[in-house]
Amino acid sequence: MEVAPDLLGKVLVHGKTAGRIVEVEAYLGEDDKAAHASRGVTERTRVIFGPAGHAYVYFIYGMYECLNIVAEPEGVPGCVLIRALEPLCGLETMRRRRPKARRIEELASGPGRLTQAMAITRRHYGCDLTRGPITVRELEEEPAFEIAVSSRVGIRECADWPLRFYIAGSRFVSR
DNA sequence: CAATAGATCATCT
DNA sequence: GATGATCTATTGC
Repeated sequence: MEVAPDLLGKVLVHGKTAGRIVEVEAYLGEDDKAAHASRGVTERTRVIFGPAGHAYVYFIYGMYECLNIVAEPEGVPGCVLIRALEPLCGLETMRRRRPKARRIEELASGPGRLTQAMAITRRHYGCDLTRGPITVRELEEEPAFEIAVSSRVGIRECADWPLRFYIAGSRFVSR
């Protein structure tokens, strides 16, 4: 969970589209009842127990998928949910994928939205994010920003744990 | 503007 | 068979 804030400001790249990570949420497992991994290893959650740096993509509510990054070494459950992205490259492509988004801030400001904008699907389940096709890059010049912490959103159990990190003042953070 | 319902299916009980 | 780490459209003040 220590690495969750480090992901802020990094860039997620997939093909011609890229976006800066502005909002994340940490999920631990074990004691974290809200995490998918808390009920032990299953066919769906087995990547979370694997080595860090891999993608955990899951399908939810029949129409949306969410992108996670495994954050703990093999054997230890832990992942980081990417909640919001600031679109950088391939804006036209992203706009085409999400016709409903009128403003740029709406292209990827939400877990389900960013996967649509970046065309991420369950096909990328278990992908190595250091080798592609999806990669996470570090910026040379990271603009200065403040990291804010708050409670998590969209869950019932342990919803008040302070595990949600985002860039303070960013217009691209979800509501 | 705030609240709520509906869409829709993989995964787990 | 129930439920969910969501988003959008619609209804109600």
